Amino acid sequence: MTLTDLQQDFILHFGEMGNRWGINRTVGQIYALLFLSEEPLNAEQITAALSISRSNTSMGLKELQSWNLTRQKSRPGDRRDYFTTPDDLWEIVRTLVAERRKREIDPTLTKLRELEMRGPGGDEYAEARIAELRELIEMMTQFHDEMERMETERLVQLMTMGRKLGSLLDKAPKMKLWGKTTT
Amino acid sequence: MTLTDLQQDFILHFGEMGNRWGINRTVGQIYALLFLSEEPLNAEQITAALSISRSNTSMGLKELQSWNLTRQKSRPGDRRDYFTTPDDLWEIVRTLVAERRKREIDPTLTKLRELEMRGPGGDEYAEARIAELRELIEMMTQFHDEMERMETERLVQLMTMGRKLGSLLDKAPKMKLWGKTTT
DNA sequence: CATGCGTTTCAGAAATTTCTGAAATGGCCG
DNA sequence: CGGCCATTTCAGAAATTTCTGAAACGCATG
Repeated sequence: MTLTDLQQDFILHFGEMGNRWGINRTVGQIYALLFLSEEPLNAEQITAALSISRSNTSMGLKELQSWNLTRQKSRPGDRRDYFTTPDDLWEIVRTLVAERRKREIDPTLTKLRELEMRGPGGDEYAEARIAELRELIEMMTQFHDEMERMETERLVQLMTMGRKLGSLLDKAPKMKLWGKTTT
Repeated sequence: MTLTDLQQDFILHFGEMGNRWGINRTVGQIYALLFLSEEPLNAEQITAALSISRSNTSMGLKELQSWNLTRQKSRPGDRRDYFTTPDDLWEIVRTLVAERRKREIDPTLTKLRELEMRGPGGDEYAEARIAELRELIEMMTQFHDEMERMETERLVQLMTMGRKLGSLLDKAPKMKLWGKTTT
């Protein structure tokens, strides 16, 4: 398994960025490798390509799977597992956003609700601030739920609309788009 | 400086979440403390409230400032600095998103462009994949630019619209909202 | 039910990040 | 200038995360 310069650079970059993205270097590299590879790869190939230990590959793949970022294929007459990333980049983005939400937002939302359940305890400012934060997060997660339901094509539309968004909102009320939203 | 139970819990939670958010525990705690505090606090108060070292506080505050997440006030006749978080939660969200983009997305976009500049090198699949990824990221950052330009009120509108988003897009074309977007 | 092949687990080593105390810095005031 | 107060810097200590090699596991096959 030899990598082209292009692959090398891309993979190293993703390794470094891994840190900032809350995954570790190896996981980032494995992902990058799979992303650029037309053919699915097995663990041995990944190990060789990245010069890491076999066990590290195993852990990395496990991590990626827990993020739902890889697909697993098996080949007839070969009992090794082969891994790829989804072809549709939007699917990847959706997965990423969903997982980050699950890890970074949802636990906080739960915690905030829990804190609110305790009822008034004298610290009115803090209590108000917490309630406000909880409401904001709820609003955003609801929005996210909606976005998640949209298909790729729709999302691209929305994105492409770009600077028309503002004026769109102007017209929205006239179009009777304002339904009640559960809060 | 004594913390209520509520504050304690909230602060500890943010400390733990800090990891997942790419900031360290202390920074998360400092932020949480400031967030819940009606009055601005100085470094000494933070140090005491969180039982950490003075220098750790200093580093944490510096980090928060590099994220644009705190405001600094000075008091007449007192040369210590006092810190708060913005009142407007949307401002906080905007800052957070903008900073994360700066740290997590922009460097990758630059790298991808750089890789593309090298021109064809034989690995067509990888090159296509990279181009595709670059386009996707560009589209998303452009969308983000638009969102960033919107005021709080508009954003809340957009969010609140929730499940009407899909049908909104149905009508959009009829409204001649489709301008050219540079790609 | 033993063998072979591939994967996972796990304890400790290595690397990295975070935190601290001590010293350095900066600037205001008498 | 020299003392004072507040903050920052920084080298090393402490804590945490990541990585490895060895052993354990799982399972299809002869």
